[in-house]
Amino acid sequence: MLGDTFKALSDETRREILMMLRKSDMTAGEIAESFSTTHATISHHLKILRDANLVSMERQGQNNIYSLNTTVFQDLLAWLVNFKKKEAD
Amino acid sequence: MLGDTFKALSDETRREILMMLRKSDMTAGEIAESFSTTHATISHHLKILRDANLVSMERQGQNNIYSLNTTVFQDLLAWLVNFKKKEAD
DNA sequence: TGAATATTTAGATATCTATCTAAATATTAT
DNA sequence: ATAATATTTAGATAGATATCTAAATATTCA
Repeated sequence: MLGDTFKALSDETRREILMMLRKSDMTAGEIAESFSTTHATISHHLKILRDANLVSMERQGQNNIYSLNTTVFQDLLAWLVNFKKKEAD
Repeated sequence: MLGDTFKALSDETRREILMMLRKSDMTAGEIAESFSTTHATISHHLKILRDANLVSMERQGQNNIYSLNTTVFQDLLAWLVNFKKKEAD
C-alpha cells in the first residue's frame, strides 16, 4: 500500500537506514551501531521498512542481512510521475 | 523538510485531497463535502498540506480557495531520482 | 551441553495524530 | 447592526508510534 510506503519514509531514522543500504548490504547490528538508539528500536524500524517492502532481509548464520528493495521506489516514482502528468492535462 | 512531505502524503485523505486539486482549485467547503468527516477535520488536513507546502491557499470573500503547489512534488521527485542514481553507482 | 553473540519480541510509557463537538473569526447580505 | 454562511481554532479523546528495558529466540563455538 502506498500509505505504508509514505509512512515508512516519513521517519528520518528510516530514511537514513535506506541511505546507508544504498552503499552496501548490512547486518542489523551494523545498522544499529550507526545510531544512538538501542538495537531494539532499530529492529522495530527495520520491521516497518520490511513491511513496506522497502528492504529485504536474509538470514546468514547469526546475522540478519538487510538490503535495499528497489521495486517500491519504482512504484513511488511511477505514482509521482503519473500525478504530475494528470496535473498537466 | 522532506519528512513533513512524506508525513503529509502518508494519509489517504490528504492524498485524495491532492488528487482532487489536480483537476481544479477548490474551496475548503467543496473539498470537505467530498468526505464523510467534519469540516473541522478537513481543515486540519488542509493545514498539514499547507505546512508541507503541498498546497497554497488564497482568501476570496468568505471562501478559502486551495490549489496544488507543484514545487514540492518536484523536490520529492528529485530526491527519489537522486536516491536511485546513487544506488546505481 | 552450555556460554557467548546477534537479533527480535513483549510490555511499558510518553508523545503524536485523526477525529469529534463546540466556540471563535471573518465575510456577506438583509 | 444582526443574521447567515464559510472556515478555522480550541479542547477532548481514542488510537498510533518511537523509544526504552527486559526477556525470548536462534546460531555458533568451546
